[in-house]
Amino acid sequence: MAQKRTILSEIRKKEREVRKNLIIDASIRLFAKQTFNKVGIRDIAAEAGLSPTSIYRYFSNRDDLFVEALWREGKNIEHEIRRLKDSETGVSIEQIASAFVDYLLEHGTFFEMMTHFMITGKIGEKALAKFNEAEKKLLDVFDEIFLSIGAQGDIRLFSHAFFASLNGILITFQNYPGRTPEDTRKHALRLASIISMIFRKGVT
Amino acid sequence: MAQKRTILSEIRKKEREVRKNLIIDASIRLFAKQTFNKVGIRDIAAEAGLSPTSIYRYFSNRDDLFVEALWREGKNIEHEIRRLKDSETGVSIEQIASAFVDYLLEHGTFFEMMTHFMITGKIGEKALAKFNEAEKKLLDVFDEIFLSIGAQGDIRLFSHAFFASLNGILITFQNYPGRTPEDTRKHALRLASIISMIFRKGVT
DNA sequence: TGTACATCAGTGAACGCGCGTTCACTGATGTAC
DNA sequence: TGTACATCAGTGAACGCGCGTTCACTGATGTAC
Repeated sequence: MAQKRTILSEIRKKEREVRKNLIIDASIRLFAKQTFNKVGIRDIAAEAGLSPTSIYRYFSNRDDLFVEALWREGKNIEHEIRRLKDSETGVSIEQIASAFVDYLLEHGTFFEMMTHFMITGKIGEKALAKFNEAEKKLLDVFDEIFLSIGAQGDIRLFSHAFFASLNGILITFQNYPGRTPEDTRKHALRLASIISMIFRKGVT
Repeated sequence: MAQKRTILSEIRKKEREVRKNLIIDASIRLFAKQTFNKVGIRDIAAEAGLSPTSIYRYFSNRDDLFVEALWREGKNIEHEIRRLKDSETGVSIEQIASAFVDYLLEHGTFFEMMTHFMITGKIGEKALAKFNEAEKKLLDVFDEIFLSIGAQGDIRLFSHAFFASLNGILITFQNYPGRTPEDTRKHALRLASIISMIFRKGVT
């Protein structure tokens, strides 16, 4: 009896998790289209095929949902960079930088949310911890790259600096006046490549 | 007659400009205390000793006021960096970077607004043009620094990269978990110094 | 010196609207005996 | 096989509140003649 009950509640829990993920999927789909502050509970509900009220069965409030979406995306980019790094030997710092910048350009709202939560600091303890875990893993990849090119000094600090620099490209030049998105992309990638070159020469 | 009228209307215009500036002063005073999205028209009006309605005699809307405040601050930092650069011969890239990062740390809301307008792109044509003028002047200072250390290559691109990197420090590490503001400041300045060093070595 | 008129800073009250969130309820499915 | 009860997803309607902005008005100061 107790056995059966456990299994059933297990299944329920999983179903619940699936539904929760569908909601996150829906919001991420919307984030790809609009700036995240414009995405409201009603929009997400419509996209997920639910009523706004139902959202609150799965998330205690709006920020909670946003943070979970952010976390999913953060994990995602970390995985992509890790996969790229491990895909072949001798992946260059330029390749990593380009892939990273490219991802952030493609997922503009993700970057926007990230900076929003980073700057306002409005993010729960638990969420922040998870998010930082992903960040650390990303920094680990950078560490490996710097090690492989024979960097001299505090490797982790180099990774911090490199990470910051790449993020900086986006905030600084994502909305440069009079540039088409294609121009912006080109410029961002050019800067990513230049920064990579400078770091490659500068850390040894 | 016509002469007198012109002079009087001149005076009126100037008085008006003064009052406008008092409102901007008031809002900047508030920005130093709270995140800019929390600063409402009513708050600014109270701080300036006016009724909310009066604000609309001087600014056509909220964004207009914010952009003017942003512009004033942007001009300010450019002036400070320029002054530092010209104060003595042989100012190092590290000194410039530290001063810049320090300013942004001290004026957190300014940086927040800057990133907000940069990322969302919600800024009028005219305001953007003015803002970019200040940015260009700042990049000019960076150009001079890179020239003075004998950089080889596209100097302007180095300045762009350097500017982006310094901005990146702020978004990335301004709200690192479990750090006191003093820790944050130290880390930001350390990264500014490391990035300066890397650029100094990397651009030649 | 007085009167009619223009200009403009300033204001209290109210509008309007978006939007996160809660209330009170329904209906389906499973459980106990 | 049937009945009473628990659990839980889902919902429409409404609340509440912040906040930018407008309306309709007052009062002071200057101008024309």
